[in-house]
Amino acid sequence: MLNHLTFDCSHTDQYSQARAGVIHTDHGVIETPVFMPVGTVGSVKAVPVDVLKNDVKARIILGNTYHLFLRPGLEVLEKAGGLHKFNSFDRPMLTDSGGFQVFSLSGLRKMTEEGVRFASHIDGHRIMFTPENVMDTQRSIGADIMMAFDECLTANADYNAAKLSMERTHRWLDRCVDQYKNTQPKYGYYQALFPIVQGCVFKDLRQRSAEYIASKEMDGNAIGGLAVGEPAPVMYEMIEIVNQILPKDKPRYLMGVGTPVNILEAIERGVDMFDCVMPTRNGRNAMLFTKNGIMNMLNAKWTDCFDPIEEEGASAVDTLYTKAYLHHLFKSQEILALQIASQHNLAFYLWLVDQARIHILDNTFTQWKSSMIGQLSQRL
RNA sequence: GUGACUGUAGUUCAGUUGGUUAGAGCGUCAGAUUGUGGUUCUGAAUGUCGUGGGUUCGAGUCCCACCUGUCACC
Repeated sequence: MLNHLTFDCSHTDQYSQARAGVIHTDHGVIETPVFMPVGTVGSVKAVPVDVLKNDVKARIILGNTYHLFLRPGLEVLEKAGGLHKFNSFDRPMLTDSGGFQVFSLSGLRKMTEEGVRFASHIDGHRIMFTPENVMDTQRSIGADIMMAFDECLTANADYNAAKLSMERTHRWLDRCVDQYKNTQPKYGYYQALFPIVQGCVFKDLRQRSAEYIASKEMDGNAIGGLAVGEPAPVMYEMIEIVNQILPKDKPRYLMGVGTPVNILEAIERGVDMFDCVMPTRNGRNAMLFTKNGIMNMLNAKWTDCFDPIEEEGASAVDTLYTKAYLHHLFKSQEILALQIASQHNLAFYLWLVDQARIHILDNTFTQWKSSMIGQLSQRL
């Protein structure tokens, strides 16, 4: 068992802040930059674990504390021996703390200094989340990387609200760290804790938050509260400000981002880890990401296009099926459509970050990135 | 053959005592989606109101004929 999660930043790009590295966990290594598929309730929607490992080549996936706490619940997860045993994904796993649900389920919760009281979105029963019990819950789920319990605001919050919220996130972080240090891993492998930078779109708040988060000297650091409505250039600016402060020798995780272009821009600014529902959720809504641009498989123009989904794509489904067939499956609302689209999109995202890694190691990242960005946003 | 009922968007149907530019759901065609509900949201296109006459300032609506479909009865 490791006594720390470690990060070897093996190479930094000559012309930008982009880095290629390796994160070591007790469930294996994670080469970075990395994209982490989101598996909220312990399942990456519509993608079986063997496909996730062998075709998508997922190196680490996410689970969600709030959702897993409600279902199946901690008793089942502990009896199973943790989420890895429960869902048979034996590679590293990260859990989001439920902080984002404070934001996304804003109609169903009430916040106090103590924590957040939720009404379960399943049956309405009341549950209290505190920094302390969120740490305990993530221990029980068995995450290799646990996230601090934070508060995420929308981009249109005013300065004062953002400041108060950030300060509360910092106080909650202190409580998270205390609880973390006073508890032990549940299943015989090391569990890291990543704190989260907040501060909305205000430079000085972002700086203060990054300094505070860095001072906790945890194994890795996260940037939260972005891609919540602000323009992309503002997000990039916040990333630059924060990454000047967050330590270079630890992984940096940009939470909830994003589009393929967002990810390349953030890699260039020194981010190592990403997660986003976009490849899976938009995939289920017929949107496919490819290296040549975006496709809406519901568009009538695919009706009789018998070309492969993507020439030289990253997934086996890309040449196994045609665009016309996938279009038909979406029109017919067949479950297979969701599986194919999710598998394709995730394989593409993992291919993209892998290419980024290769080009960083080659010192050709910046030129490769600018040529990719032109293609990625095209609409096919 | 006789009688009753019926006919409005691709479809299922609203449409007030006759009153501005005939509407809705679904479907179709597009767009959005960033620490996940297969959700949700936004926009657009589409009508010989079965056909032809009549009454009226004005008809999807009232009257007549014909056509169509369904049902019932000889």
